[in-house]
Amino acid sequence: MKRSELNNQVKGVNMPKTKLGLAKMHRLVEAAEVLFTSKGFFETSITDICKAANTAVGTFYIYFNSKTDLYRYLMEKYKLEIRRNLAESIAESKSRLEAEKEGVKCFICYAVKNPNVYNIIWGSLAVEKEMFEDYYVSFAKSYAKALERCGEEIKIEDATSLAYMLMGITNFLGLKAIFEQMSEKQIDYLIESSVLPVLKGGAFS
Amino acid sequence: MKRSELNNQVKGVNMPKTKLGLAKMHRLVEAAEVLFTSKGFFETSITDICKAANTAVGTFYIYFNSKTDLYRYLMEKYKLEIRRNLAESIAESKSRLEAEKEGVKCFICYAVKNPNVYNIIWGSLAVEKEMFEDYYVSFAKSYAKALERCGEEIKIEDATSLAYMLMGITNFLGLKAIFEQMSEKQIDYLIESSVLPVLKGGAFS
DNA sequence: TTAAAATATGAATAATGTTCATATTTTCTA
DNA sequence: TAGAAAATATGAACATTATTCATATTTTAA
Repeated sequence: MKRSELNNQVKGVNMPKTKLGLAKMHRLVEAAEVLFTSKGFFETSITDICKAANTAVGTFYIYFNSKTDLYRYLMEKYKLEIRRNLAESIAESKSRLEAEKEGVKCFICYAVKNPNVYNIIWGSLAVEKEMFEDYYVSFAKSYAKALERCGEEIKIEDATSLAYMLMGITNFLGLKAIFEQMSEKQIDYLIESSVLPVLKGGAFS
Repeated sequence: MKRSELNNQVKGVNMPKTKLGLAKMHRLVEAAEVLFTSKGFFETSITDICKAANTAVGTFYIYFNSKTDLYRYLMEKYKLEIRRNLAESIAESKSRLEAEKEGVKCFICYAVKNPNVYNIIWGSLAVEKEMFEDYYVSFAKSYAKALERCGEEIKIEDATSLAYMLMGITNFLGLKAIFEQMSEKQIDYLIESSVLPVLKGGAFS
């Protein structure tokens, strides 16, 4: 993650201006990620986070105006990470279908390695639902634009609706993969045997 | 909602045994729903809920062992409500595809009328992620069983994977419908022009 | 070198979740 | 119907946790 990407952009988050500060902030963020994943956002106290990061509580508030703002920061972090991964994964694709295949695989693999993305992104509905809506409205917009650029290859009129359906398929298979702790091989098989058939020919006769 | 359905089944929730108690509990639950929707779970205090329900805080703890347990109760309530609605909506269907169509429509309409279902169900990831996993693992199981019973009509081998994909499509279109505050007509059109084409013939050529 | 800016600290304060002793109402039974 | 038992209601007291702030230390830049 390039520092500039998250610099001064997130509401309620004050980016450090020295290496020392950056290191401290990182430790806080990492501790929070671990604790949120194991205990949940509500059960994790700022004291918990600070203890785990070897930091005084006062320091926490230098970088984050509130616990919710730390949440916002994590959300932004995942958003950038996911988008960058996806962009990379589909860069070489020869067709939109191939891009979809690579994108689905990339996302599901990422999800299995970082199951807390769901905790954070979907969990935002219980923290501040505007965060959630912003996230998906903006994601769907980009996705729909990319689909529109492919014209002929797509059989559905409304690119935005298709974008939501594809996000739905990907996200829910990501859930399944997490629940079942799928390996990369299993994910490949899932895509070949279920995703591609549906995308190419539908599910019902 | 029949009282018996939620009687003594939810962990951390003590169902009242008189009309008086039932009425009080209902007021608390309704107040919580309204506040969770407008302010979010995290920002809503028990004092807020009790004020809105004209109740002393002590009374809250007669029915709910904790704020998280009230959350659990709401989740269970929506689960039963959604399943009952879905079961009703597909009862008359002549084919699985028709059942899917009715089910999708039923869910999306319900979502638009009750946008807080997402706040509660997905938001559970930030409250107690086991609640979330239980919810979807159990839902997917039922769904997959229903799909398996249809044999021929289904072109995908793994019914469970298909169940997750269908849940994904439905849930994400439900999101879109909420974001755009779709009318029933718009939902019908969405299903005819996007969902059915994908389910019958796929999205990419 | 030195002032200014950035960072670190934890005790103090404020807000909120939870408990509990006590009072009231309802239900059940003799 | 009377009276005991069970259920429900109450809000002050307590415990935990989010947040603030005055003060100290470290880093930056002139």
